Amino acid sequence: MLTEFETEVLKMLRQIPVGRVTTYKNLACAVKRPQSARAVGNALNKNPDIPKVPCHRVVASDGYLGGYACGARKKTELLKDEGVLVKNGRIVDFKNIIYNFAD
DNA sequence: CTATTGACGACAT
DNA sequence: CATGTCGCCAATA
Repeated sequence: MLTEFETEVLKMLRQIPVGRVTTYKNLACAVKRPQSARAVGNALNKNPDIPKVPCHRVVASDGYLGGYACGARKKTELLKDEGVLVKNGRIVDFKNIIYNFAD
């Protein structure tokens, strides 16, 4: 059973368009918890994963991949498959493909 | 209730 | 740009 916080996070996560990524901080902001970037990451870790929620579209605020339950390498592949290029563990043109819920 | 942990972030050096 | 420290939040032991 998921907590409200997790549910909220996952819900927002589903809004991210293909070919775009968001950050833990940004996502935290989206759930009205600007300081809980860490907690957000924790939530994604427990998340049902795959078909339900594209948790691989969430990266660190620096444009780096951050982590992934199935392995950072897998995350890179998934992103690449959606058109998001990654170079040395870092998102290419990060600022250009980052998705802000505030928009 | 307290302590520990973790897919983080900001800042200082 | 690289490394180290501190702060933050939610879940779990």
